[in-house]
Amino acid sequence: MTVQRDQLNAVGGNADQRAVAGPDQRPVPELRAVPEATVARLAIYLRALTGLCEQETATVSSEELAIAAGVNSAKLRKDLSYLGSYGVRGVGYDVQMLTEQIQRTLGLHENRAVALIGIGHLGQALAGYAGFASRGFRIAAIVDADPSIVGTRLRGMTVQHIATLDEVVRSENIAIAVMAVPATAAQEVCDRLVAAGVTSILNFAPTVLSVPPHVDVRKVDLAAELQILSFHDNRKNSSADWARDEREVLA
Amino acid sequence: MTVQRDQLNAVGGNADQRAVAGPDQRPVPELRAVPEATVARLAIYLRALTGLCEQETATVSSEELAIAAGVNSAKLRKDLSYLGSYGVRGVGYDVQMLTEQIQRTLGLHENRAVALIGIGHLGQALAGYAGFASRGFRIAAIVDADPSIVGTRLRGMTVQHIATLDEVVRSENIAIAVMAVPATAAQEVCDRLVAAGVTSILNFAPTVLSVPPHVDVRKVDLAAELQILSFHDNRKNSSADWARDEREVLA
DNA sequence: TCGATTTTGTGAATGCCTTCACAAGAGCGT
DNA sequence: ACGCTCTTGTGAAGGCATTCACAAAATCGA
Repeated sequence: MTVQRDQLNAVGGNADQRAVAGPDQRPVPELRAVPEATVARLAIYLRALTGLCEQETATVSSEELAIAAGVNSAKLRKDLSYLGSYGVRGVGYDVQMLTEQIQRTLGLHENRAVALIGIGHLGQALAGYAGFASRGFRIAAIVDADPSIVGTRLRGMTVQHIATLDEVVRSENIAIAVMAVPATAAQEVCDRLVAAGVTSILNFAPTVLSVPPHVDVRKVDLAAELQILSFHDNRKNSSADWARDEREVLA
Repeated sequence: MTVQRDQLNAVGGNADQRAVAGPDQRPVPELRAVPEATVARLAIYLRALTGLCEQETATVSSEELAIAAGVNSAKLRKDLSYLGSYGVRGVGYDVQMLTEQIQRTLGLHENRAVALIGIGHLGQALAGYAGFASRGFRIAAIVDADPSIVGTRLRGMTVQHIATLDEVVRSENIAIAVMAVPATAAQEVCDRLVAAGVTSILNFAPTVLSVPPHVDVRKVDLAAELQILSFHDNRKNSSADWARDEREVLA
């Protein structure tokens, strides 16, 4: 009954496995304990790189790529330095090579199979989202609990019943699941997923999920996003009001 | 042509407006420069509180609420301390009062009108998402650029053409927009929104948006979320492989 | 009234992330 | 070969966030 990790601070133990020349000779140690904040940005860099790749740019400087990704160039360089030295001083980064390196780091070398659980409005929209396929993910199973939906076809796939989850997960070798189910059903569905062997969950239900420590959960809370925007908007307006009040008082 | 803010680090000037008894007597200074990380969690606490409210709990301790929200109790107490002292030592927090206080801080005292731009699969799903209404937001306008969709009705609202954006935004007093448009159209739509007076944008298109400094952008990148999960999953498996290799070498 | 118990609010310590600033490296023209 | 220019990679510094740990407050029972 462990609690959902706050932000995937993961990075298991503080094992400090650097590229020191230890007693054995690893082929490619390749990861210098990439920080969580960096991982989140690698995905953005990858998006920017594919954009550059399409317009056939061979190399890109940290400054250019940083602008395309909307970050500071120093930050970008430090981020990339965690993957190793893939840039050339005075020239920049090779777009092709950097793309592949990031993909390898993110574990996208092979197309990853994901399961989509819950075919309400949101689930249907996610099933049709082209961005998943184009960025390394294949929806390998669509699952729901409603008997009137199970068996129907959606995007060329047959909707499976959640009771068959174990079988589906194992046969398609699925490690990642996307949950778009009602909040009331979320924990139960989550438990089933974990029992079936899923180790990573993207949760759209507005609930905190309890999972064992080896399972990662990321949540997308749409209303929370709006509330955060609302806070800033409110602050902007209060300041404006203050300024107006000041003027009126002074007048 | 300024660049999208990285994470809404906002908090405008470092004006340091504490509750010191200055020359004038503000009615309720009430905000001690709430940190960004705290704002993001306030939304979660609010969700947990409404859950408690429904089961008619009058007061709640930081420990209980922390568990319900999936965070550390010390963190929760520090977060709440930014709003002022709304707890009672030895007792806990009054659920009703705390709920109202957080809502006020987030600017949810009045129902906020939002515009939804783009009625593809995702846009339609968002239009039907009950979570918006139940958590302080009213979809006051639905907008698209496709003439064959404009004029049709969706969820009791008529889809407006994007050319009428200015009028719609002004008449409904909209400050927040949700963009669910194709990446190729995102920057143009964004510019129109800003021109119409929108100051906060929730962007579902996988693009970096350029906005003037007074506009806040938050993005939801679904594929990026999966890629982050993929990274951790990949790391888990590599470690497992390492362990296996170790055993084989030792055998 | 007083001590025992509970729980908040918060200084202080720690750790993570970002930013700065620059030495070291790579190409290029002469 | 050499100096000039460009750009990376990274120590060091600074800032922000989390966690710790405890004094201060509040209630309760005797």
